[in-house]
Amino acid sequence: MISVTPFQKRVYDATRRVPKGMVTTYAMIARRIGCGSARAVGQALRRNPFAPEVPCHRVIASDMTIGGFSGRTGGAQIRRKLRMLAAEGVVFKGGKLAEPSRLHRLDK
DNA sequence: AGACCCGGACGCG
DNA sequence: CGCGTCCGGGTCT
Repeated sequence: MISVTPFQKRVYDATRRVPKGMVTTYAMIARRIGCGSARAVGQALRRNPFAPEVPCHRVIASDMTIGGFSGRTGGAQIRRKLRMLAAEGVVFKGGKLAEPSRLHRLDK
């Protein structure tokens, strides 16, 4: 089994830069690392060998939706994700981010 | 080589 | 505004 790939390393690095109380989108990370596919990012986050080190729960969809978590697009996992974000001050409303200002721009 | 993935954009209804 | 479809990049089997 292969360990962390260079691509994932970039994803984790970008994700780790997201400060508490803020969130990022897959597309943003993808763009930051020079990737045209947010899916690859989500996939990398899904594996996430660095659980507490890489806050994958701080990564949401570009539509400001909660996105997915642990390989699911809905369920208890998502609820947990929302709760973690809420604990950091990030609130979701109507299944979407209440305040877009919480978006952290890794890109430039 | 083929299938699978936590998305994104586009087009249509 | 909501749903359906295709695309793209990467990893895993």
